[in-house]
Amino acid sequence: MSVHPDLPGTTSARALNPRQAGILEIVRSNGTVRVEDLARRFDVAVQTVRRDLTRLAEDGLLSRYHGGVQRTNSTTENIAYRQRQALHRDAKKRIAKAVAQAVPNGCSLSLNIGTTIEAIAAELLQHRNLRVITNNLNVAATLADNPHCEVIVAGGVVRGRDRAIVGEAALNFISQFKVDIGLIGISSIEADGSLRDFDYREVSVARGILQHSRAVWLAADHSKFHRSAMVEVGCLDQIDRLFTDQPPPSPFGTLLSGAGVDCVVASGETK
Amino acid sequence: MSVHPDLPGTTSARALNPRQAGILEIVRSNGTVRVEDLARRFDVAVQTVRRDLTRLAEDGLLSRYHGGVQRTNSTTENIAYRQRQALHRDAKKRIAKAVAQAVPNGCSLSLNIGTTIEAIAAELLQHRNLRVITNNLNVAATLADNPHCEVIVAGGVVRGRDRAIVGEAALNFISQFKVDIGLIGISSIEADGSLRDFDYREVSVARGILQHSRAVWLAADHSKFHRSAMVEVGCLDQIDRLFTDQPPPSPFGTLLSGAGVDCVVASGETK
DNA sequence: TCGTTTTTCTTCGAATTTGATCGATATCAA
DNA sequence: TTGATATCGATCAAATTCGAAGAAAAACGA
Repeated sequence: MSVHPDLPGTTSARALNPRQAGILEIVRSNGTVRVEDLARRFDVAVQTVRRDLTRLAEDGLLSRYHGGVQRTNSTTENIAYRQRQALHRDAKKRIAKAVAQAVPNGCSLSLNIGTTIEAIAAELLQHRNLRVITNNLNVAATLADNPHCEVIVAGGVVRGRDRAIVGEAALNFISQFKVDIGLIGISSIEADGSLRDFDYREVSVARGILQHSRAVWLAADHSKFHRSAMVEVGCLDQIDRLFTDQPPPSPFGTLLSGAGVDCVVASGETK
Repeated sequence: MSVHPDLPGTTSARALNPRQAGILEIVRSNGTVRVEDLARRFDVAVQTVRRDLTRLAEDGLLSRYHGGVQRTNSTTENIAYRQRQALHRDAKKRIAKAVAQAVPNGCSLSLNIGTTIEAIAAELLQHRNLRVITNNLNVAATLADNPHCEVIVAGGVVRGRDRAIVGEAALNFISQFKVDIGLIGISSIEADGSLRDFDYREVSVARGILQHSRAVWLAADHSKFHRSAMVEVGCLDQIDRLFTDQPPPSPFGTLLSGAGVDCVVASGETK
């Protein structure tokens, strides 16, 4: 089913040649090396080293930067996630403020994963008497700072990349509750009205939220329209409100009204 | 199939080069740095440093002010920050190092709450093939950064004060597993050999760990001896090893040996 | 030995990084 | 408020690095 990237030393379909193994060794011990140094060290052309590096980087065994390569550490993965946090930050903040304004005090919520959802959690810190269920450790940590908010976190395996809890245990946990508002983020909204995500394990959690919420709100910035992802979460019919930052491009305007979705556009400057 | 610019995996964002990583390092440890200092330190033009800072700030990794940059306090950073406070105490760090040294690669662990336990989690970042079950969001967030570690977090209500998950749901969740080593922190060890804590909800989780571990290790600095707390967790008989920072005061020495507890004292200098 | 496949080297245009200059903006003291 | 000083971002040219394509070399099997 899933193919694990092989551990160094174990043989696999595509084995590393001695030079590539040596490069890995050097990078692991040194932390960073320049391409030119590697070429001198192994007495080959820079281009040859480059080819090795391209392959090693594709396999995720090291990461490159202009001029050299670097050990892949967990922080690079983490940083990649933070970079995504920074992407369309203003848009996300505007959306988050709009959502927070629409959430009344004293209600129960489900929040799933995604950077937009995390931004929403930060905007809910001033609300009172909320009850929040989430499978996102960042959301839980943020809202734990709100003393007027009961935070319930789903149990299960933690995905290191974004600190989400995915898998069957999380789904079972969430299914125990029925909340007033289910707030979900999504990776893609396609022109046929389908909502999609990349990780099927997370999708099952999102589906659970769809089923166990009296109302479902979708938070998605403009970049999500017309993107494509693999796994289907549901379709626009199941959504009650959509919060976004720009008027949806064609054909989503008619699609949304046809599905009875109340579309909230949080545009303009929030300063 | 069209490739979109910001799909995960096709991000044009490259890894940080060593200088940028170094800048981050300095900012993280110092708190604030001036642009000019950075330029001198890395022996490049101020403009070059500025470019790096622009990018790092765009990625949300630090924030700028006129003349320099400073650490950001994002939500994820918040978790790490609180942990740093815990790490700061020498005794806990010594204990944590001793525990980490005793934990073999490839085993399964249960960790409960407490700042000492959080310090231990930080020391386990270099271990490989661990499987960790915890009811502490800080522990989960820390160990999620270790790609060779599967983190399983218990579900339930989050206690805002220390981001622990307490209550029946957490207990039920933990009871599903049987681990090699149960690592628990404790509030008090009394002269009659009883282990006690303050919050009965947390106590039930600790009891669950006691029951579902093949070996139980207790981590407690010297301040825990002779303190008193209300709720009984268990007694020294159930403990296999005790990690502490000073030789236990009387009468605990005889009490421990009588209960068959292997006592590890991590005193003096760690280096 | 020959033909095929894989690996390596060379060349060249494109992309990235770097340092310098310059006008705009922010900070601070008077 | 004004003016002196420092910092900032934008822009440009030089240097470096990158990837692609094709030729040369080496490894391989029959």
